[in-house]
Amino acid sequence: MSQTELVNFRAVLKNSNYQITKAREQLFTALLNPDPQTINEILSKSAGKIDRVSVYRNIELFEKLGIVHRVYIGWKYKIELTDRFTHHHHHLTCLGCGQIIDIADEKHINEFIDRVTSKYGFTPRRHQFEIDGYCQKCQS
Amino acid sequence: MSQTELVNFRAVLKNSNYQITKAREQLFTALLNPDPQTINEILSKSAGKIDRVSVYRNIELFEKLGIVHRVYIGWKYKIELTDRFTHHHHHLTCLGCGQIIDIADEKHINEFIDRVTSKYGFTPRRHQFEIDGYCQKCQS
DNA sequence: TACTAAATTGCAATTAAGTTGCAAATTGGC
DNA sequence: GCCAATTTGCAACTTAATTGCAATTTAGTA
Repeated sequence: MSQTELVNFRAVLKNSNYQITKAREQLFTALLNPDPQTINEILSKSAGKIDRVSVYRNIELFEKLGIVHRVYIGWKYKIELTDRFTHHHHHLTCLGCGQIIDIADEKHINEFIDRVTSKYGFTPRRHQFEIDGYCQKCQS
Repeated sequence: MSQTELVNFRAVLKNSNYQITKAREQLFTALLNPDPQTINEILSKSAGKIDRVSVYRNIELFEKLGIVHRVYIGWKYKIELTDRFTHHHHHLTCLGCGQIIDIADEKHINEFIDRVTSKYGFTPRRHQFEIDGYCQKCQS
């Protein structure tokens, strides 16, 4: 991985007066690749390295600092880095084989968001768009 | 409430050879109004009427039969009746006051879904679109 | 580099959420 | 109303998440 994200990550902690610790860097590294992960995936990935409790506590902190957010992909909660660290995708999830396809169509999504939020004087921060159904192979 | 939904509900059970029971009708009634609910909301609503275990078991059954589905509104899991019984909405959730605004813009959403799914030969079954941010009152 | 206060971690214990097995009760066809 | 099959609710259990607190780590200062 490029070190850029880690440097950026340290800066975010520092700017908000939080310490740069082994546990936090470990967790951030686990989140960096490859895809959004469930808490359990993160826990087993960091087994023996960070305590379960620190994982929970730091995910909460990272959320507060805008480093990660919770998303709902493949009809499960997952933790994903925010746009600052990764590119935010939308997904097609196959109900047959579980395959998750990333879709990128920001232009239309952004138009949509602008239209509905301005109607209500709402300032958007985050969004997510998920579709599920059956992929080409799993037609049923 | 109109009795139509309840009649419809009974038909779905019957058609799939499941029994029409007090617990199931109770649960369905709890789900009918007014909005999607978390499992906990459902449990406290039906306290003393249906056992926790039956709630879990029947929600699973209802999902299988296409009576309800899980949605992710206000950044929590909730149980919602499917379009057959209610109108499926999309939401703006305010990070300040927690207010949830329903948005209806199916035309554009459906165009979007058609475009991205046909590109991948995907047959859509369900979708959900959530935006959060700050409402007019909670600008920050 | 060593020292110190404050922040953070990890352990143990606890609470909350969800699941399983099984006997008792309910349902629906006759 | 009777009976087989389904469903319910209790108790026990497993898994997920949270809390309190002593021990450790961090970061600033000398």
